[in-house]
Amino acid sequence: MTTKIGENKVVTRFAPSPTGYMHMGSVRTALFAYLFARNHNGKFILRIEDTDKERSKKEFDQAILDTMKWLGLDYDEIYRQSERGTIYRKYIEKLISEGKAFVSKEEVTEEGQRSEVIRFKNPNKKISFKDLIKGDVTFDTTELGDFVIAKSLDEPVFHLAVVVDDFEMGITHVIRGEDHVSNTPRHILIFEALGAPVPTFAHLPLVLAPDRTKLSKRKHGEIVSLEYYRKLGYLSVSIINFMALIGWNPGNDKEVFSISELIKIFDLEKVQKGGAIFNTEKLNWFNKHYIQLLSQEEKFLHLKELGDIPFLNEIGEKINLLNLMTERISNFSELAFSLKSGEYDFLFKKPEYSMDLIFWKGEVDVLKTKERLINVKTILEAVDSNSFNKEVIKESLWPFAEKEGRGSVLWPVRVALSGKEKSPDPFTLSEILGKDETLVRLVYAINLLS
RNA sequence: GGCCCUAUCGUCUAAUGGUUAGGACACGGCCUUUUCAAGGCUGGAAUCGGGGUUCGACUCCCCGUAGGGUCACCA
Repeated sequence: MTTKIGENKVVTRFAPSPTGYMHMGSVRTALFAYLFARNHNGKFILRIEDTDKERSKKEFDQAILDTMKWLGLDYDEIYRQSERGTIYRKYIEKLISEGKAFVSKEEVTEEGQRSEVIRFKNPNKKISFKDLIKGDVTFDTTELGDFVIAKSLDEPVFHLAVVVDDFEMGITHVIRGEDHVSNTPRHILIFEALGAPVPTFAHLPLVLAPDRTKLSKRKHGEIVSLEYYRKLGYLSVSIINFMALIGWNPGNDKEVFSISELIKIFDLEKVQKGGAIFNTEKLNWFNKHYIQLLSQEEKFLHLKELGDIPFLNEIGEKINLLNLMTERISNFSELAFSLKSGEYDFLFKKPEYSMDLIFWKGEVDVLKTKERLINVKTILEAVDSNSFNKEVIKESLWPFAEKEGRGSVLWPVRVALSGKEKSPDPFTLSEILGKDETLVRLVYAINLLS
């Protein structure tokens, strides 16, 4: 499926409707349409389908734009169906004048229902198409009846607007969710009535919730929207990499991909036929991986974005704290949470702890422990403040720790510095705290034992 | 219910007639380690069922079964 010289340029589109925040399913659809277009050196169009005036909202329109930008899915053209009324009207009139559509008088049974709509004159035939993912699909369109294509000359319905736009915009490949397969015969009928070339279809398997049903806001809540993960401090690169692997694979064991690598190797033929569950565990793994690749400055920016973080200024001044703090997080909100719950308070202020914690494995020997801490203090005092880093600190403390028993020496030191049962190692802590503060905390612990 | 689609470890998936059915996430164990992690090694874990076709089926065909999608004057 490579683009040959002289072959028409590939044109794809992503066509969301601005009726809510962007859905993970839409993200995946957008990504695949984008990757396909870029892989073929083609054009990628963003088309906002806002013909439903009741449900379309400007804020969601903006949210779509923001999301596309955040994800890095750049488009070549953008259209809004609400601005294309005259175009649709032209085609509706054409269909009516050719007898392919007609104004239909309706019996009004519900509120808001029109007494007059425009229906497509269904030729009632079998429609077959070759779907790039599903293969050959055949439908009998008889059961569709003369379906509605517009509420009035100026109010086209989805089916008409989509087909007119795909035609006018020269879309060569319609890449969309599987929930649209059953709409496809309708669309093909309209393409034919218009005398327009029928594009190639590729219906993507659905992105499923853990209960194996289509992701839906009503049923599954906020976990369906990209916004949720973005606010949690996930990186766009993680989302892209993770979503690319839902329903698609490169055909080998490689799993970590940048977007430009994806563009190079993306192929619709490797798209899965069945739906796939959106599993956050793997997203966490990807995000952890990508966080490790960030510089401390970048990490700081991500943390800052979450807003209202304790000690943000202090962290900004001692940016090297970030590598330590991001060692085990899957997303930045986990770090924000740790910070808020005081897990890292000891880095910024004197720790408070009960004396019992300082004894190694129940080795409750006040005199011994005190003596060891005094020794440690003496050793550290001798270390030059200019080379007070963890390597040097470890080197100078190690012989004593070996002699006395590592745990017996290092555990009390670590507690004296952190006041915590769990924390980074004492060498790292000393370096971060600096020589002066390290000594102050050791003295505090020594006095506690007096 | 009609129509359409799908079916490999718990999850994402590889293997397009011949593999001890591979990888990743998650999980277990071991090692390392002053703690918690990380890291290294390692283990368990799958072809929905039944018929065919074939020397040989995860792979092709049929029938079941299960799951999903869709049946708007929403997109």
